[in-house]
Amino acid sequence: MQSVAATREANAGNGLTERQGVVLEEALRLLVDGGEKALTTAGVARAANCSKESLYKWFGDRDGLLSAMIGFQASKVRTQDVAASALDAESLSRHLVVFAKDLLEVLAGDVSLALNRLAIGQASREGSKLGHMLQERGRRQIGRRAAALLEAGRKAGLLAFDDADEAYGALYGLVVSDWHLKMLLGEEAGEMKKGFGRKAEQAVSAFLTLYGKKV
Amino acid sequence: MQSVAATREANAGNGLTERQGVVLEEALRLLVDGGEKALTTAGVARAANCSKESLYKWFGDRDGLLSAMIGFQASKVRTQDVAASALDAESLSRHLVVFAKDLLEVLAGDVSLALNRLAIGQASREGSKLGHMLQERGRRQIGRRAAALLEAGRKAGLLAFDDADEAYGALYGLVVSDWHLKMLLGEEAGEMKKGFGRKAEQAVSAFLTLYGKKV
DNA sequence: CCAATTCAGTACCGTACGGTACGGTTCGCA
DNA sequence: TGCGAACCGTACCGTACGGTACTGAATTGG
Repeated sequence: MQSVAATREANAGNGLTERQGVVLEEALRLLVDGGEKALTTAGVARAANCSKESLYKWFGDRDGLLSAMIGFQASKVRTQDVAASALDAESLSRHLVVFAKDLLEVLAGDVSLALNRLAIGQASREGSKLGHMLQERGRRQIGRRAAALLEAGRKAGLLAFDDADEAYGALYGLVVSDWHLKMLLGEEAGEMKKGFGRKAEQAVSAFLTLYGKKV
Repeated sequence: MQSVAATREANAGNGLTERQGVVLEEALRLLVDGGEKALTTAGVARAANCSKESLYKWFGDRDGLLSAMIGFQASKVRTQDVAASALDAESLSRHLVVFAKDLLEVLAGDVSLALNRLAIGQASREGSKLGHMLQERGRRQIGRRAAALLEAGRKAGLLAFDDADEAYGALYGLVVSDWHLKMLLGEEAGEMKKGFGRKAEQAVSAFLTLYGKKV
């Protein structure tokens, strides 16, 4: 559940009125609850108490609505950069664990899963526009946060790697493994979530074994 | 492209006639080419030169057809267990690299991507039956192959791990990272494939750093 | 107080799909 | 040769969806 403030914030950069934001919120709820099949124009109009005509005026067509939903949701996720000050081995590890847990929880989120399912389902036909959008506006954000963290670790002499992308890929893989796919395929996420903490710590420990500078 | 022999083999364990196998083959081709939207009963019937009535008689309904497609494809993938004889550090590493490359190539395969997209798209509604099926009949297979390899490595004193699942998870994550998701989202797989070899070697090297027994 | 705009609600249209029914044909078998 | 099963091709039905058009109410600006 997002706050009203977050919603209002999200509208700012997108040229969306508050009303349109509410409509997108409702559309996301429909998508989360019932999948792409449940996301019909009539359904959105009914759920949001607006007319289909308004939907088409605002978003053009159904694809425009989907794009707007992705952009809307992405604009709500703000990744705060941690200050790179005073990094020692202990705090780096802690930051990495926090990042790993955040990553797992984001990927396991209702809306994230629903949007990824939507984009994947759409990927086969026509350029996979939604896929690129999700990649660019969703993953890029969290990737930047990780890159900053890794770079800070290297600057502080705590990490050793040549290729930051390679190191990030290893971290991502160790943290996520095949959990994301399993959740996308419908595995109940409820029981998984409690293992996130342990999983994050194990992954970070392994990552530091690989890329931590030997003292 | 599968051989006719492989197709005939696949029918054996599933109670499928050869004709039905051909139909499923054609259905898979439609799915690969055009995504779920292109997989209509009329389309399958036309492509396979059979009647819709026969489709419903053989597979019950559309979901039955989807299930049959997954089962059919899964039954075509045979994972040969490598003999665990004469494992040394060199051959273990080589086997792991081969496994990693195979894994990447399977995941990047047309049919695999299409079926995963199909199951993911279906996952939101109704128990995610297809997702479980894909998980059970597809991933379980390759997981067993990996487990056998890892166990052999441990028996030979070359690997050290307590939890085999954890070790496999690390290997999988290091090998696949987020490539699978990127491909599912529609990233062009063509340019990626040439990097599989290097990627596999890097991942195995990292894995051995984590779980290889120190001599 | 009046015109202009916006929008909800609904009715409507064309299309496409899932599923069923039926006529005609082939093939195996007695 | 006659019979029945399987099956192809097609026509058909009900439904649901994307998209459009219209109407009446609310709001806004002068």
